[in-house]
Amino acid sequence: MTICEILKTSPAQQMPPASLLKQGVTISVRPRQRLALGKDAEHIYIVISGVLLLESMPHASARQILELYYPGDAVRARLIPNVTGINLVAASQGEVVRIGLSRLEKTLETDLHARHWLDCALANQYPRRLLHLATIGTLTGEERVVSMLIEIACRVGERGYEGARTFDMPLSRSDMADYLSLNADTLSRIMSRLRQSGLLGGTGRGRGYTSDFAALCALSPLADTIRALHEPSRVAVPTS
Amino acid sequence: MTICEILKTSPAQQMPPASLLKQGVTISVRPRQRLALGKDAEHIYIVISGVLLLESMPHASARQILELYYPGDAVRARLIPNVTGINLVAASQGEVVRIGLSRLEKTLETDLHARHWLDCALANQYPRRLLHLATIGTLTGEERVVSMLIEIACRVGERGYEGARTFDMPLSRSDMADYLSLNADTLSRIMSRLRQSGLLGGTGRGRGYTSDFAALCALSPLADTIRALHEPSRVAVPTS
DNA sequence: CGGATTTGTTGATCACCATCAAGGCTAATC
DNA sequence: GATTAGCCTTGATGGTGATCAACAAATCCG
Repeated sequence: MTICEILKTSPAQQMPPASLLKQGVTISVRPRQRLALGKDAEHIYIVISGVLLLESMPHASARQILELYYPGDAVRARLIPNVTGINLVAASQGEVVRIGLSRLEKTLETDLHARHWLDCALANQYPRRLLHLATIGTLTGEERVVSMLIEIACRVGERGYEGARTFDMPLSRSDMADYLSLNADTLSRIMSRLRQSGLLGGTGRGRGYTSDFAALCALSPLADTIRALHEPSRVAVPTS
Repeated sequence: MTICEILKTSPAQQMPPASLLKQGVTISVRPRQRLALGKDAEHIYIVISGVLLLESMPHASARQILELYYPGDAVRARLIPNVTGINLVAASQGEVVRIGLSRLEKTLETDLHARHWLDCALANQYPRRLLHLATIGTLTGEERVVSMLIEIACRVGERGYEGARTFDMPLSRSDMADYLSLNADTLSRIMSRLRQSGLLGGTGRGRGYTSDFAALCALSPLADTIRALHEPSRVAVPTS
C-alpha cells in the first residue's frame, strides 16, 4: 500500500527505475527552452540531468520561481495552479524523459516498484516547498542566498578535500534572484560580499566553489533542514 | 488507480467520508492549543471545523506560518520538514479527528472511497503552497492581505446579497501577519487603510465583512487562482 | 465591578532592499 | 579582431515595510 508507506516513512529521493524510463522518450533541453505545460499536457516529465524551473509572473514586473526540479524529480502538470505566466523552463542544458499519461497509467498498474518511486518523488516536493516558503518568508537576503547555495551544493555538488564543495551552477543570476524573491542587483551584491569574505570561491561564471561548507552552513538557520531534505546520503534515514 | 486520477484530474476538496472518520477519535481544540506532531506521531489529523496552522521559527524572532488547515484538510506529519520550532496549533476553536496510522492503513486497504479522498486531500495541499509562495514572493503588503482575505472568505465565508461576503475570522492579527510574512504592525495599518477605503467592514474582532467581494478581488493579481483553488463550487471543475 | 493581561492600533524613525543608471566582462557572430 | 548582445557588477538614491514605543480596546479573572 504505497500511500501508507508515504504516511509512515519520509520518502527518499532516488533515480527512477529503468522500467519506467523505458516507457517515455528522452528530450535534450537547452537553457531557456520551454516544455509544454497546461491543461492539455497529457504527460509527466522526469528530469535525468540538468535543472528545470517552474516560473510564474503574478505581476508583469515580478517573476517568481516556484519550484526547482533536479535530476530524479518528476513534474506533474495537474497539480500546478493556473497562475499568470506559468512556465516550465530549462535552466541549464540537460535531459528530460517525457511519458504519456496513458502509458504511465498502464505501467503503474503492474509495476509496483515504479509506482512506489513515483509516489515518493511526488510526495517529496511538498516539504521542499514548505522549506522554500520559510526561506523567503523569514530569512534575510544573505541567509536566503546561502540557503540556496547549500541546496544546490547538496543536489548537484561534489565533495572536495576538507569540507570543500564544488558544483556547476545551473542557474543564472536572475533565476537565483527570482527563486529567492530578491532583486538581481541585490543578489549580485550579496554574492560579491560572500566572495570577499572568503566563503565563496569565484571560479568564474557557471561554477561554484566553497572551501568551507560548514562555515557556509553556519550562516543559514535552515541549513540542517536543507541538508536533511536535499543531501543524498541523509535523505533516506530520518534521525529517529 | 488513485495516483493516476490525481495525475490526470485536479483533485477536488470535499469533506472526508464518514467511514473514515469513524476510525478515529474527535478532539475539541481551543485557540493556541498544540497538537502532537513529530517523528513519534503515529497518526493523522483531519480538520472538521475551525482552522489549524503549521508554524515554524527559523529565527528566534521571526515566526512563519507554513500552512493553514481548513475543514476537510488532512495533516500528515511525515511530510513536514524538521524546521526549528515547528508546531501544529489551533488558530480557533474547532474539532479535529485523530486517526492512528495502523487503523488508517487497514481502512484504506478495503475502503477505496476513503483512500481516494485521502489521496486528493493530500495532493491538494501542494498547489496551495505554490500559490502561497507566489503571494509572499512577489506581492506588495496590501496585495498579500487582500489575497489572504479572499482565501479565507472562500473557505469559511458565507455569501450575502449583491456580492457581499461575511466570515468568521479564524486568525489573530499576528497569525495573519506571520502567514503573509508581514509585521503585525504593518498588517494592522494595511487593514485600517482597507477599512477606510470602504472595502472592508469593521464588524469588530473575529469577524470579517466585505460589501463588494469583486472589488476586493480586483486588488490581487492572484485572485482568480485563489478562487479556483479555494472556492468550493469552483474546485471540482477545472476550466477546460 | 475593577485590575490584569492580551490583542490591536497608531506614530516616528530607520534599515534593508528595489530601482535606476552606467559600465565591465564574456561569448557568440561575422 | 571588431561588433553586438547578454549577463553580471557596482554606485547613488528612494520607498516599503520593520522596529520601537506608547496607547487603546477587548478579554480574562478574581
